[in-house]
Amino acid sequence: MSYVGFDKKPLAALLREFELKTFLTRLSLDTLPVDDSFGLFDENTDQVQIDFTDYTKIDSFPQLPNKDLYVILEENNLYLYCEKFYILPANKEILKAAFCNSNKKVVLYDSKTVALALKKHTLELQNCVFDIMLASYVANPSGKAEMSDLLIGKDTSRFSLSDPLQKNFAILPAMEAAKKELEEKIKQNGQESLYYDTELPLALTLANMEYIGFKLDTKGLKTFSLHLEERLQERQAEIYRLAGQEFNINSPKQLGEILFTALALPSFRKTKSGFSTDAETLEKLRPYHPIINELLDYRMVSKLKSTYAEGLLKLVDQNGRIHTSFKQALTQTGRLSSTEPNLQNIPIRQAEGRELRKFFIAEDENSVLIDADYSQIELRLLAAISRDTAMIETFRNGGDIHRMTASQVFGVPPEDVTSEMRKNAKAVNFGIVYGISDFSLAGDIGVSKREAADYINGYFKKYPGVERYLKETIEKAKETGFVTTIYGRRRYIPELSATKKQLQAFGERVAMNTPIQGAAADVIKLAMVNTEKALKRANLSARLILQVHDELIIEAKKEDVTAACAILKQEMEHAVTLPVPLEVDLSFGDTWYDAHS
DNA sequence: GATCTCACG
DNA sequence: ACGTACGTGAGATCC
Repeated sequence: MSYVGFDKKPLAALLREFELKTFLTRLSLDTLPVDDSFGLFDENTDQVQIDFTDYTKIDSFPQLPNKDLYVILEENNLYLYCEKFYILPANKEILKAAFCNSNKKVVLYDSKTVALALKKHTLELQNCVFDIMLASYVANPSGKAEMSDLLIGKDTSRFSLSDPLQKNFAILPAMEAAKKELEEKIKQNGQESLYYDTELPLALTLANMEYIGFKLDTKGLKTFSLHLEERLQERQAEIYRLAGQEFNINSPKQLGEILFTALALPSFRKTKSGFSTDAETLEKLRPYHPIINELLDYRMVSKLKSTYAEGLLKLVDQNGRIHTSFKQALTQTGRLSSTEPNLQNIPIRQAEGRELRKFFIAEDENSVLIDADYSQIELRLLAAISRDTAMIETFRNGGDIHRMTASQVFGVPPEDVTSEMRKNAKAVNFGIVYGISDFSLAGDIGVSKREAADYINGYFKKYPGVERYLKETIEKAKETGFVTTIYGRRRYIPELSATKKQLQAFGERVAMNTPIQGAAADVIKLAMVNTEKALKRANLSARLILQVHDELIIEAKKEDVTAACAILKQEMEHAVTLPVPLEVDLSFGDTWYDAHS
């Protein structure tokens, strides 16, 4: 077993470097020279030079757990430890021997980053059997899971932690200890399947997705951006005219002054530092002044331009593709997060923003995008987890859940449900998933607290299993201090034992929401791993390129569309077996806009 | 760095 | 009486 520790940035630097350098290719791990000292490879002389000056203090490195291979990556060097220390320049052969040899299992901290770095040099991570970062996350998602944390509580007196190399060596035995501890914890928690069958393989799937990226129509997006700029200028001029002065529209402070002091519009809400000027507030002010329309439009266009048009264009690579970075050990619920760019919040709800999706395109004219999203996965999971018979029946019968809920709560036949009734029922369904309270529901659908409470009571009367489940979940969470999904994901909720009532209430909502949101995350993650496996086995060109919580996107050659669609739907709908069916809506097209139903 | 705003599921 | 819907990330402003 090998242990590999490193910091991300140095790794990136390392891998950039080694493409430019002359490599040490004649050495393989099996033929490394054995020596009593540290060797520094000199590419000019093609010799390993001995340098005793810096690291002689840790020459007799004491507590390495076994005599196997250790690898440390730092700055421009790859440090190998094989009974003795060697400091060698980065080298593809060495990396290959270290990471692509299935006989030599390695333990990593952040395997996705290693896999991605290797991919950039046409190598595939093949021998990772344990990822300490992911193990720590599965055991407890609230930890920051920094590699340096591994050193906490460890005897590091022999090392100078300000020295990157010594710090890395100090981390090796700490990794060994952490692995042992986490292995045990995962076993005790009943999280072995979640960890070994889902999270660990998912890291490699995510590395592939990040590596492939999503093709953008950069030319079209630039044109779009110019149009937005024109529109922004028009709105700005009109806003200045209506305000009677120029000011910074992007400053909530200045805007508040204009609206509520200069124009003396009524103010309904305040923030910590002044007037509230968010869209909800402005919406109420619409009847009072024509400037409001302009402001709302300005805000929307400004968002589209700076966050999306410009934000995305900054990040396209030479091939016109953007590569998001998925964070697999961040959220408290088990979801992924997506950054630089965030591809999980590309506009869709409003027509103007949705246009952006026309610039997310397939590789070429012989390719298409396939988009598949789960229909109501959270409510289906709620039905399954709570075992509520009425809700299970609704889903088994394939009905419209919001309509059925409205029908049952308001006591009318499904065909007599009005759009208002359905809307309110939908809000209640959301409320249940988020951790319901009459106050919040009242605010959301604009009824009195009492009426909201009536809706909730009606809901629980029709779905008594749900009420019982939510109650029991909170109770158990208060006893144990945590909640779990049916697949073993766990979240500790210290807020439940807080003295402040507000914090406690938050803890209760979290206790209600996390098993549902988390189970949905578990399901789609497993579906991703299985989909990738199935696509590979079928030898298709299709490849996963994006996940948006309940949605997966594949890019495929046109000739493979039918087969890829079938695999995607099959793997998503049957990733798990539940008392309710999981349904997936699937469509494809040349752009993300077209591929979304 | 905190705050506000707004994009998504 | 109190007063928050759950989970995220990014850009702009301002201290």
